[in-house]
Amino acid sequence: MARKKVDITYISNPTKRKATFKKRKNGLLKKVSEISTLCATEACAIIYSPDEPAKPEVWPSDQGVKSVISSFREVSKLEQSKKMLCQESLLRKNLIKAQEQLKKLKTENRKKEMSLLMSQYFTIENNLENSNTVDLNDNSFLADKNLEEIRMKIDMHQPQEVAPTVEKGGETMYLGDQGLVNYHVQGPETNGDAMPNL
Amino acid sequence: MARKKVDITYISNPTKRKATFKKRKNGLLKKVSEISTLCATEACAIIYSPDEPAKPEVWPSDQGVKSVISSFREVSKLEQSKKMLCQESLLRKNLIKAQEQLKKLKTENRKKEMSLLMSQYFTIENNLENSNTVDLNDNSFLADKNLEEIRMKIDMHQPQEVAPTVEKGGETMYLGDQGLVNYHVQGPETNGDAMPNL
DNA sequence: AACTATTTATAAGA
DNA sequence: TTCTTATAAATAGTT
Repeated sequence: MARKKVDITYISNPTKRKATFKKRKNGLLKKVSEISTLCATEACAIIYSPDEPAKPEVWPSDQGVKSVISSFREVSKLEQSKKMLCQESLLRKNLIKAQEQLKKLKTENRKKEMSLLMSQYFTIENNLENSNTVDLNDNSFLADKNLEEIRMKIDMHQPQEVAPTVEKGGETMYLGDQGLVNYHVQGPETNGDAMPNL
Repeated sequence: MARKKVDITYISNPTKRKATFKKRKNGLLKKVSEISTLCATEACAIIYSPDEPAKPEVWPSDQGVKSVISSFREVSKLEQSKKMLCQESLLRKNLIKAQEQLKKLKTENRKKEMSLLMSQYFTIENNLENSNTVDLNDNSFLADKNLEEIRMKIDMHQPQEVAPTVEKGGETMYLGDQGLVNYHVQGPETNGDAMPNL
């Protein structure tokens, strides 16, 4: 802009371009500084030197730039926070899903264990000495008949030596295909609550 | 810078300040535009109007500014990524901790159930009709004597109707204080593996 | 907002 | 390179 009017197009001559960059960069940063002082307004400039892509020239300072940037980010925060909310609720949903799935799996597993143990018990009690074939369905009536009796017995002489931390109280749960029985052991939600929050 | 040399200090007169801001802001953005074109360099400017704090003037555009900003952030990315790594590894540690804790709790619970069920079994088998007091330690020899027999029986006539998904195969585990027995049910790690990744 | 007297920025040359 | 300087551009005060 002196000696000759230049039109604003890319300077292909590298020497010229470099010189112009240096001069104009300084002028620009000076202008930013001036408007900031004169009008007490936040302003910043970032200029990448073509020769040093890793170190952009900035005004007023790295920290100042960051401050202005963070203010600028506030403006476009709406979209961001929307996206973040989406992500967060997605994570929350996944977490709840996982916890439910886990609870289900634990209940499932417990059912299997119960069924097997009960079938063992009835198998032993009825057939251990006599037979090699057992129809476990035939034992289901025994469950209904005997389990309340068992529960009362267990309540009376709590086996401290074997299961010292098992708590008193009845717990209703499914026992495989044998139907609903009253079973005396801590419920699945004890474990569920014990899972730590992540 | 015309008609009179001005010194660069805050313009207290609001009218004057506003006028100066407008003029210099336009000049500044033009300069940014020019250096970008002339030198093919990334540059941006952000200026907050004192009157409209919510809408900073920018060059080349909101999107362009964001692009330059993101490039700028690359430079100070080291600290950030360090921090993020710290957070991530912390989360990972917490997750592993939680999973271990959960596994422990499940094993613990299984032990309690086993103990109780086994004590029920022995209580019933030995004392149901005769006595109100039981010393369960007296039954421990029965466990060692009978459980292998029980396991074999169960293996022979797998109770499909009652526990259809229980898999074959022995699983060694502790059974309360009664010692090591071979118990036929799927192991705790089946549940552990089934827990979804969060 | 438009004008214009000046200052400032800077392109080309030394 | 940096310095110089002629000239373009920006802009302070005015209208």
